[in-house]
Amino acid sequence: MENKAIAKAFKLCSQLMELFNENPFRTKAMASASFKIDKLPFPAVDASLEELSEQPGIGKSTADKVLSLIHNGSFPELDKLIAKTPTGIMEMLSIKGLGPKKIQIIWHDLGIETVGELLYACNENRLVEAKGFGLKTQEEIRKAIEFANAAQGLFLYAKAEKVAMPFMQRLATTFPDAMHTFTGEFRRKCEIISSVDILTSAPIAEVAQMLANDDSYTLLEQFDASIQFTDVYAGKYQLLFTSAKEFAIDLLISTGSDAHLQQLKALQDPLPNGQTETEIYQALGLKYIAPELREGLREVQWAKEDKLPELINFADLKGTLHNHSTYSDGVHSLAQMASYCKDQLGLEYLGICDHSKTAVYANGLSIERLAEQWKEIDLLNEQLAPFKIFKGIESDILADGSLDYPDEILQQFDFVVASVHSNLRMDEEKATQRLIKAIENPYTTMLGHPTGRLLLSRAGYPLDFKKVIDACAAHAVVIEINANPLRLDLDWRWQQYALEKGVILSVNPDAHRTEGLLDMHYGIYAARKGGLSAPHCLNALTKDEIETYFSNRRKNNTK
DNA sequence: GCCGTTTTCGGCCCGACTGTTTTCAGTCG
Repeated sequence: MENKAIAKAFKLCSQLMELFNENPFRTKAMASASFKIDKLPFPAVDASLEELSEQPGIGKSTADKVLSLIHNGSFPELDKLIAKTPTGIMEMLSIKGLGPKKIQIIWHDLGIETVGELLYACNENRLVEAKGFGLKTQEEIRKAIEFANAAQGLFLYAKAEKVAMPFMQRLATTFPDAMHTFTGEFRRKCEIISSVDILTSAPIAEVAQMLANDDSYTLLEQFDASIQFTDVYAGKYQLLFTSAKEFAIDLLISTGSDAHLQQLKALQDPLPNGQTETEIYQALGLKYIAPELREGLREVQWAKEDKLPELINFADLKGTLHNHSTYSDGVHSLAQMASYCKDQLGLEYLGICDHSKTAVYANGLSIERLAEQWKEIDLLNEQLAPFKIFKGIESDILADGSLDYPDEILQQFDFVVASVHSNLRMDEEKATQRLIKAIENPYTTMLGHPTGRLLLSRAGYPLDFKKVIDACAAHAVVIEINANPLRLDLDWRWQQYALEKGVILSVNPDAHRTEGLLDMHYGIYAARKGGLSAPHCLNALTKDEIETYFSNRRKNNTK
């Protein structure tokens, strides 16, 4: 069991305790244990009871519960709480804007026990009657439920990948003579997946038998040439069966989006067959189009004119910018983050961007603590040379669009990532103006996660993307592709516009621990979907090049 | 429930923002 899952269980426990009005200090202790476990720099499964209870915020009682979670999947107190909570009430806890206190009122005063009933009550204007609720709250809750409903049955790419890879492995081992490959949304590296699609030339009857013999799979539907099933994680799969002869054309047809296929069919219908996808594209008079691009934007036109971008690869990245350390809310120290980059990833540099002072919840850096961090960076840079740590900051964009430190501090950073973390519910005009003001700040090097969205969990604030991107172009501000699989923000659908305007993009992991740096893989997928090539990616610059880039930017500031 | 003593129990307690109030409670990052 991973620390994240353990932390989640404690969070749930604390929410349920609050829901049932248990001792607020015990409730709080539970919430703080959740927070602490999430931030442990080692896996809890490897720790002993003593080691766990030595951690600040974790006592003997909590350590016992952690061990129980690891060995039994739960602990008695949590089980009891869950047993007396209707499932609908549990579901409400995961809806943004609803906490234990509001749910208490919904449950006890309004007698509502399911999310469906709650949505109905919003539509009937019945929530406004409840104490502490008004029109705006009702509307926010209605929107949040609709967002959650739309997310039903969908998975983050990263989550789908976790179950898809072992299944593919198994298929390949069981049917070594057949061809198998991912296709559909998964092969296109879509940020959100409705089903993991696999094309195979294995015999359908035998594959069906393999699935039927394994309890961990549940058959949904079987047709002549396809099987749909789910696994224990509720991940949905679609197996498409074909012959070796038709493999290439079926791969091409099952990979592309509807819009992409329509554009191909406009060239020739029905599509020609071939030995490989490259051959088929050639027969259509096109260059080979990478699966990530097959979304029906402009790739077919590009392929016709031989203007397809040379898509960026993970290996093109020379460094990483926008990362956290224990100076704010990261799990690993500066030194740990740096040596991971240097030794494990073979990178030339690390940009450290801990949170700025306004982000109190994330232990944001006061000016005094900044000085401390800079001293340590200087020391590490001596020890690790030629590897370099760049002094950055993730500066909060305040409500009015200004940055978080006075100019004399801002000018001392190598680079500044400006991001919004609070006040997320602005309308489009205000939110756009706020970002533009931050972009116009001469010390802003880069705009962090532009919309603040959390995929399948929270919509971003609305933005006039054209205006924001145009402002970045005008002020030579880089836009981040936040590589966290929950964000992938800037969205790939807007990257082409940014690239046309000459905006440089940066694939940033926003890592809060060493393993988080690997999220850059997801960022690369999103960047490839957007058509990014290495020359337009900031962290594909070598250390020397980016040093020059930063110093030129700073010279321009002082003019 | 955790911590730090006052060694056996009492004190703990993000803060900004928002929407609801008419002085504050709930939620979030």
